[in-house]
Amino acid sequence: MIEDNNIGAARSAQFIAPNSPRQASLSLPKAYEPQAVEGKWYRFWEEGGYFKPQPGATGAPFVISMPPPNVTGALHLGHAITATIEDILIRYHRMKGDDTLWVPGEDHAGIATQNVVERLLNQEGIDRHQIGREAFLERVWQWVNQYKSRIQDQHRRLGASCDWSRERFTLDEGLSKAVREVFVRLYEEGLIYRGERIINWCPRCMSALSDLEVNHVDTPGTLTYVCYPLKPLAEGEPTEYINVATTRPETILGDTAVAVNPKDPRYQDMIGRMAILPVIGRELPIIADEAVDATFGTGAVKVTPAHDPVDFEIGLRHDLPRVQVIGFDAKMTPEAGPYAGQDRYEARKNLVADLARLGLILKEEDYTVPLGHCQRCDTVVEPLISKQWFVKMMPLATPAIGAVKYDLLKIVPGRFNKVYLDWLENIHDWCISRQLWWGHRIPVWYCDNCGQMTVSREDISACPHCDSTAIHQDEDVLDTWFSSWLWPFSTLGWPEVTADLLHYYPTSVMETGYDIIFFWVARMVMAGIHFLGAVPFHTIYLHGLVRDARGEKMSKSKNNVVDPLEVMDKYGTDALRFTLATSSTPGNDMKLVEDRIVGNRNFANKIWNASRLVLMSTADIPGGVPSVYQVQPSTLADRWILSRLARLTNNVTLLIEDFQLGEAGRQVNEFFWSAYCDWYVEIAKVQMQGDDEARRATAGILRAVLDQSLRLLHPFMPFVTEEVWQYLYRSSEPDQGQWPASALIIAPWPIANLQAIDEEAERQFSLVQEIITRIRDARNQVNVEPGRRVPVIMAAGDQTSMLETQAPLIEFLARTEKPQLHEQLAQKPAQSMSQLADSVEIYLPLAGMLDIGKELERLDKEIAQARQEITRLQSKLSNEAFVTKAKPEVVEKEREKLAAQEDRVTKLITRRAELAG
RNA sequence: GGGCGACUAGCUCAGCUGGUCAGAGCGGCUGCUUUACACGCAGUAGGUCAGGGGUUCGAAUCCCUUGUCGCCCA
Repeated sequence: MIEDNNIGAARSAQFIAPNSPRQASLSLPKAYEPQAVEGKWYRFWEEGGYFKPQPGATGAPFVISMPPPNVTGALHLGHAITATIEDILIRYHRMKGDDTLWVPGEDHAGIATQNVVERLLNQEGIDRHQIGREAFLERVWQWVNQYKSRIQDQHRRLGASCDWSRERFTLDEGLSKAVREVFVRLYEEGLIYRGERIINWCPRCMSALSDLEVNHVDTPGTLTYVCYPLKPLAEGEPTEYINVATTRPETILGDTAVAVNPKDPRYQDMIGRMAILPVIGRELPIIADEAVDATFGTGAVKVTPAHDPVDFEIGLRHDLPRVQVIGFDAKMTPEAGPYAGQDRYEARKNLVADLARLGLILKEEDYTVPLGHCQRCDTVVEPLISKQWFVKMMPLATPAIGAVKYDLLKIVPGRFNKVYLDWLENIHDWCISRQLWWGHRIPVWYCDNCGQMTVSREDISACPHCDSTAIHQDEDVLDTWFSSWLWPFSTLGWPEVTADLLHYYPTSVMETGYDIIFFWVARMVMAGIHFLGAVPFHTIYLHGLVRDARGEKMSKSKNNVVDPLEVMDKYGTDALRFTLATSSTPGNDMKLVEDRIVGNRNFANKIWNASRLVLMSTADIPGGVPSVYQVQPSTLADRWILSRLARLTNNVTLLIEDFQLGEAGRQVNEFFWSAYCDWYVEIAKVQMQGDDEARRATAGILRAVLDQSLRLLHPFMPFVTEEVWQYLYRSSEPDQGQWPASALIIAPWPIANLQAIDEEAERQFSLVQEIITRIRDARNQVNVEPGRRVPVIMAAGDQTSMLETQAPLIEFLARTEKPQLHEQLAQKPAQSMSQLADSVEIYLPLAGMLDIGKELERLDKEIAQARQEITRLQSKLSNEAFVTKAKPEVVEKEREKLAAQEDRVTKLITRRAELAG
């Protein structure tokens, strides 16, 4: 046994009801009560050290770094699905005996958090600049500490079995050190540079953003055609014009050229001439540049190098001046002349009006404009020239491309390969500086004396170039993603070479939503390869987004956010988890429908009650909980359930390994409810009426199958399964030393007993099921009172002796008298309801209850159906091509089906004739 | 403009490498205080798998195409 767990095992006593096990099992409440169960087990696991890597684990390391939630608020369903899927994988591997580690943590979320706290301050009437950087950061830390613990508690509610002793925060000392190390290294390698570029500027956040932090929204706008007069070639000539089209007329004020495509025949003779900027009067050269799309507007475009990324490039090529007319506050600068000080949109309106007055507006067209919005505050961003820090991405992207191309990294589902590769192959440099206070301060110092810049791992107090102490650190902080892209290794201690880093890197699976494949996943791959020389994980598993019942994305503004805590309060954590795990397939979005959660709450209750029955009905039987390898099946039902369980175990294991968690969960659900509860447990009631040996054998199988089902289900529904499992063992095995584990959470994952797969038993049992169902159907059709036992006569052919042994089941489950079984019936029972189960004829003599007309009608319908099926099979089998080309076993199967249907029709027709007299 | 996904019973969704695949849950209908469970039990009715074309002996499943909805990138 594992050391850590002995603590847990000892502690477990206090969580179990104080009554003796047998009494306890009898006094279990009728319905499962999640509230009474979840908290105690989470504490038990956590305090017992079960979430830490188990020192005795013999398997390979299995490691997940939890995507760190932002500390801006509460967890939502996206986090819930992340935690659920990861916890399923983690619990599965832990039970498998792997050296399992799940590292939790939170993200400082620079802009988002700063915004939230700023808003708080604003409510108090305070501007952050009033209180200063230091005091502001203190306020942020207060906020963060509060929300960090809230997020931790929410993850605990979800049952996340992560190792809290290894929890990290992106602004921790260690992670900050990693960030500095990375910054300095990339700088030294020439992969970080500072430069003036066009960047996306959010005038509300007052910060630069990366390309990814801008959401483009197609917005109805106007395409305005403006006439620019040309400077006359000679005095007194009539004024010529060149017409340009723009969606942003206010930037006209910053134009420094007009450009046309060099191949555009319309403008050949204008290239090289000068246009006059209306209102301002600036002279603009007419230049030729390949970047101009001749099909857009008039084919001639205004060039505003200070306010447009494409124009910026054109400006570089043609050495154009940059005139900034819109400021960082989105108001017009003094360069905007008469419009200085006006808001950008106000200036647009005024300028267009003025141009119209001058007769320089040619026309205005409706036009859809892709407008960039700040991801965090939704303000329309402004492309502006600014001096910022950038990471040169191409050298980092190339190996990350290779990792996927050469299968070092598998993405599930595979279609995201293309998304990942397309982005990396067209990557742009990454603007990493942010004009914020909350975040990792850029480790660069500028000397006011010699003007030199110093990039350093350690804080410096004097300029290393001139020894002056007149230095100041860069005011800005780094993009939050600049710390999260290091997450898989910074959380393990990097840049220190720690035992964890050596042992647990690379991690195993990166599980997250597909919406952050660029922001985070691709960047982590780049960082992992660059700084550690190895991909940070072998598999990327991407889940879909959780939407509301109408299929819309949940958002606070739409007021359609479902709070996972409320769902858990109402239905229990297991119900929510099972719903999230089984409602979709990898990579696809899911609509969260309440009915489905209800159904899974019911499933938890079903587990509870089935277990209650097993405990009650086997309470007086010793022998503990045998494994499926120890039990001896003595009846057909025994063989059948063990066979089904073996198949199930095999399937579920393969499906989880293949990340098909939803299908895995559905299969266990189906097995447990429809096979174990609906059939085996009911049959066990019959078997438990036998002698001691039969009782012991049945109790053993009831327990073994329950035990194994609980193990298979535990990753999905950890709470109810642990609760029930503990009761199961306590009530049947008082000596905990005999238990396979101190708790289900570390009980060994079942290995399918493939020897138990028994096709004959499955075939025979399904005939018994069919017979029982047919009898029940017949009873229903003629409205036999539910309690009344009916006589039943069967002609069962070669199944007769098999069915003799199963007669008690039929009696009990179909409420019949002792069935009379014959191989053949010379004389069919008169006045009886008849049914066919496969080839077995069933007769229920129900004199007086039978409506001959209705019965004939039913038979006719069945005959018609069977004949249709025969026709279909005959035509298939008479098809030469099918018989020769299809696999022999497929053909054989079809032949068997045909024979069975023919037999059926014969019997039905005979029966009809008898009945019609 | 480029790409991706979805379209299967009234609703929400499964259906992996083409041959019992036409399924589940909810809802509907009929009947149940069957000593675990009405958060339940038994039975039952619902679909030309968005439309069209193709490949194949055989397609919900592969290919092409059209439509509707949604998403991503530019």
